[in-house]
Amino acid sequence: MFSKACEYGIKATLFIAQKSLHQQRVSLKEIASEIDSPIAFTAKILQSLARSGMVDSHKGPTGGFEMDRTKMDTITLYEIVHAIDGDQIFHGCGLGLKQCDANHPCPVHEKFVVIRENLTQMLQNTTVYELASGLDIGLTLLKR
Amino acid sequence: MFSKACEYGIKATLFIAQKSLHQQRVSLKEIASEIDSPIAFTAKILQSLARSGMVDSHKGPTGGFEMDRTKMDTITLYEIVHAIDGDQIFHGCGLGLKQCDANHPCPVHEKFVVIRENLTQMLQNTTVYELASGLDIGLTLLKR
DNA sequence: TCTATTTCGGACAAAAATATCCTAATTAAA
DNA sequence: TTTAATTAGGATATTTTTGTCCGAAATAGA
Ligand code: FES
Ligand code: FES
Repeated sequence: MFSKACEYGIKATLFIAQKSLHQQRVSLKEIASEIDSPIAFTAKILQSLARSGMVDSHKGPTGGFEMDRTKMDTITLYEIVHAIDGDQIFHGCGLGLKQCDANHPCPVHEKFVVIRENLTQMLQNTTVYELASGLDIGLTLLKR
Repeated sequence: MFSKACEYGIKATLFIAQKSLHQQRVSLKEIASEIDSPIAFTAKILQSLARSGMVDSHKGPTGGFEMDRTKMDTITLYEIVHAIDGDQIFHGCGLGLKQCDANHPCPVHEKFVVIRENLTQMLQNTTVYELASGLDIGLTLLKR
C-alpha cells in the first residue's frame, strides 16, 4: 500500500510527536531504534520531512528532532503520505491507465474510486496528535 | 496500490475474457497491444495465470489464450490479485509491522483494517464476467 | 577555543521490480 | 513431413526502491 519510505516516515513522525508531547527531543539513532528502521535511510526521510516543515531538526549535542504541538493538530497522515509517496495513490488509476478519467473509465474505475476516496478521507481525518496520543498511553505500538 | 505485474495481469485477463465471450482466442501479441503492456513481461504473467488455471493457453498456429465462460463467474479480482501480489495487501500491517495483530496494534490499525476490508470485499465481489461485460459493450477501456 | 555530538547531503551499493532476449517445445496446416 | 506460428521458460538487462558510507556543517558545552 505505502512505500517503505512512507511507512518509516509515518512511524518516525509519530514517535517524534509522542516524545514532543513531553518536551523531549529525540535523536535519529533513537528514532531508528524505536521504529526498527535502517538508520541512514531514515535520516533521508527525516531530512525531507524537516525540509517540508513537518518536523523540526536541530544539529549538535542535545540536537535531534521535535514537533510543534500545534502542528500535531494540523498535520494529518494525508500530508505525510503525499509528501513521501506523491499523489498516485490518491488520484491514479487502479489499473495503471495514464489518466484516471470518469469519462473514459477503466473496468474497475467505479468501484476503485470508492476505495480510493475512503482511504483519502481516512488519512485526511487522522491527525498526528490523535495517533501520538494513542502511542503515549500505550494503546498502540511502533514495532513488533 | 497494485504492482505493475498485477495491473497487467488484471487487464490481460479481462481482455481474454471479453474475447472469449465471442469464442475468440487471443495471442500474446494482441493482448500486449490491446492493454499497452511490454510483450515479454506480459508473457511471464500469463504463464503464471495459466499455470494457476485462471486462463487456458494453447501453443502453435491458431494458439493463444482463452477463458471458460463458467470461470468468468467464479474468478474474481481477488483471486487474480492474490495470485500475483500475494496477501500482504489483504492481511499486512499498513505501517509494515511484521504481523498485523489486533491485540498489539500499530497506530493506524483500527482505521486501516476498515480500508483493507473494504478493498477485500470489493475485489471478492467483482467477477471477471462483470468487468468483461462492461468492456464488451464499450462502457470501459483498457488503455489511454 | 576546542571537542564531541548531532544532522545534512552527496556518492555509492544492494536488492527488488520491471523489462528484454533467445532458444525450446508444441502444434495446426500446407 | 515440413513449415510457420505460437506459448514456455531460462538467462540477462534495466530501472526503481531501499539501504549504506563518509565527510561537511552546525552547535552545545567543557
Ligand atoms: S480510470 Fe482506472 S480507476 Fe479511474
Ligand atoms: S497492526 Fe498495523 S494495520 Fe494492523
